Amino acid sequence: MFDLLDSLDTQQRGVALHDGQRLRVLAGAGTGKTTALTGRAAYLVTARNITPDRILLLTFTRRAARQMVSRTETLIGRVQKDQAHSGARARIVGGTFHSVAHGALRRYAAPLGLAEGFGVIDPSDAADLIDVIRNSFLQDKALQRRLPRKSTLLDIYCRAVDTATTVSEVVVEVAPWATKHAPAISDICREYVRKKRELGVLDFDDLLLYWREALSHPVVGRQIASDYDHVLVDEYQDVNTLQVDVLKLLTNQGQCLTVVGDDAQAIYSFRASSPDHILNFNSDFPEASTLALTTNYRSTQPILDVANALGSEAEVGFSTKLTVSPSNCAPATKPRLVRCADEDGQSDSVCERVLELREQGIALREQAVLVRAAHHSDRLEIELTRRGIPFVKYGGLKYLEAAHVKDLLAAFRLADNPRDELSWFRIFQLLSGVGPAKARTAISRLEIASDGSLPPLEPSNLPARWAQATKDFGPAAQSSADVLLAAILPQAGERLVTHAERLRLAVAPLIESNYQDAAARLTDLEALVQASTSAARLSEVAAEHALEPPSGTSDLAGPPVIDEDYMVISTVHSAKGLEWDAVHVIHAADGNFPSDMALSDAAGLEEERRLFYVALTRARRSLDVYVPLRFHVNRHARDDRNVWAQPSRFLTGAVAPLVDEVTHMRPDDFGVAVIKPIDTAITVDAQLNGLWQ
DNA sequence: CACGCTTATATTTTT
DNA sequence: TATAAGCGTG
Repeated sequence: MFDLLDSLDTQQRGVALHDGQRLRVLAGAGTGKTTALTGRAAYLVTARNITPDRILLLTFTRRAARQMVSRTETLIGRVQKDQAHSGARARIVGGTFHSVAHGALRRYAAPLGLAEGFGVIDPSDAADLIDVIRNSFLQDKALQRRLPRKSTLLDIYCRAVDTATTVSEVVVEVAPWATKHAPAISDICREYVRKKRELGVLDFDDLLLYWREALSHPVVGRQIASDYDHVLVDEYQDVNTLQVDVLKLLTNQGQCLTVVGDDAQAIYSFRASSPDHILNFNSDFPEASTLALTTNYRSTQPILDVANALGSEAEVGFSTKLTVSPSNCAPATKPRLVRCADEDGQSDSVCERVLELREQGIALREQAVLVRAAHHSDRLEIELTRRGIPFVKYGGLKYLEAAHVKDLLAAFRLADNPRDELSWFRIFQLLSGVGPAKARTAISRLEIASDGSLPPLEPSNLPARWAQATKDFGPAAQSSADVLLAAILPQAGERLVTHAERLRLAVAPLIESNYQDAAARLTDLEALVQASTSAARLSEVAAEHALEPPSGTSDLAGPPVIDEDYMVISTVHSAKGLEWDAVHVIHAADGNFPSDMALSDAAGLEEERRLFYVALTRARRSLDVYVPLRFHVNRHARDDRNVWAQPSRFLTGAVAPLVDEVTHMRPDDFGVAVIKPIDTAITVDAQLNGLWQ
């Protein structure tokens, strides 16, 4: 007979059984945070008779959400099987803040004054929209040189919104060289917001802003919040003020709130997150209880020693030291600090070590290379490919990968919302002989921003404006435009999948004529049509897809087949919450890790430290930190310029006795190899740092 | 005006 | 590498 509580340790059981309205759990790395949280959810359902769908589980990534929901349901299933429980099983509601916000906004669109078919734009769409505005500004004033590029502009906008800071302040921080353009940038932001409203689309930030607004609504807010009795939040150290507001509103009628997190792993300040929210939980949620999880089940003692040593040098936080689980019987070897001559030496060294560990029985699947920035693994990837070591890479921003997917999704959005000018702009340019200029005139003739002489654009009056809008297109483009129009217009009584399929058929020929590798792309489109079987609207399919972050890419070694053994390369950010038997942290050199981008203030350095801590604590039994003594200045090195590297400032004297130092040198590297960096350099750096304000 | 070509240039982290 | 901007051709 399965006893849920028996599967938890004393501390975790305390979390599961806790009987107060507000609970904060401070859970160190590897202490079974997920176990405790899913244990609590399962306990609430099976012992307290809470209906599963009245429990809301909030996370920051889809992966975490899926994992939590499925683990909870497995637990519930095991308990209920023993209790001979019968009947249909309700589901736990779980998702990222953004996807749950999206769901709520769809459900309550009408009372919130949102168009039913509102679109959701992902950051690349948002950047495109900003680019349109940016271009119009470039025309207006010839003096606009060095206006930030679209992605920087979007960055500035998001930062201002997330931190509730004025644009001019953000510009000084993010793009100091463009300070003189701050007023223009403010105008661009204002125009961006106006444009989004006009087009009937929301960006990622809007989802949260609107959700908060919806929850503040005296009637609607109450109703949304009353859907849940318990709200459980994972990775609470990553919330920002906006998300705290949302949680307050979700639980201000007596609903229970449980948050779990570790201030030592707060690594998202660039998204306006702050560990202060978990540290000062009681000021947001008075009379909260606090429990701590301190037994680490993941790593061996020597690995925890290094992590603790790193933490003990932090200016703030890291209040709890991790203690190793007495049940951990993995062989405890010291982590290695591997000095390599340069980046290629580092790649060699990693490859050899990976294979060596595999010989010792640690499969590739159980090994990961962690990097501070996605491009840090570029050279390693080449070497892995050369040696035929398969891998997948997670993290790094790769949106453009699936242009064809975005094309069909644009058509999906238009079917629900013909005011979505951004989608028209995309779709029109697929037609032969239609570029930005013709697309723009066609859009202007659709009279989306109706001046009052025409009714607002909607599917019913689209055909009437079509011929006029597309009259500048060539004959071929005109006829494919007509095909598109027919596909976009809904047919009475038709199933959603049928409509999706009609759109796919209309878009497919355009994909074929616009991309070389059309065959592979076309199968992706079929998958999208399938995705619409379970949806309520096409714009919802598009939105869900936008919210699904681009996961891994593995183009170099070829896509690993299921069950095949492959290694993982991941950014530290994307690795959070994961663990491997063997972890390789590369580029542990000052400037790379910690990143020199983050060193302008003390808070930045502290966050880099936490990031390093996250990296180290992913390892179960083998940890290797690599320090190349030289690395290239330019990422896409045309030249061979490289600089001498200081080992990461986190590898201090306190760490040294806790690691085995290894020097990995090829014969021709001798001479440069054995120069051991001296501490004065660190002091000098610190002195100089005062200058970079 | 579209489109293909060349050149300069700037690169963290992600929902 | 990938983006932006500029140029020449059709």
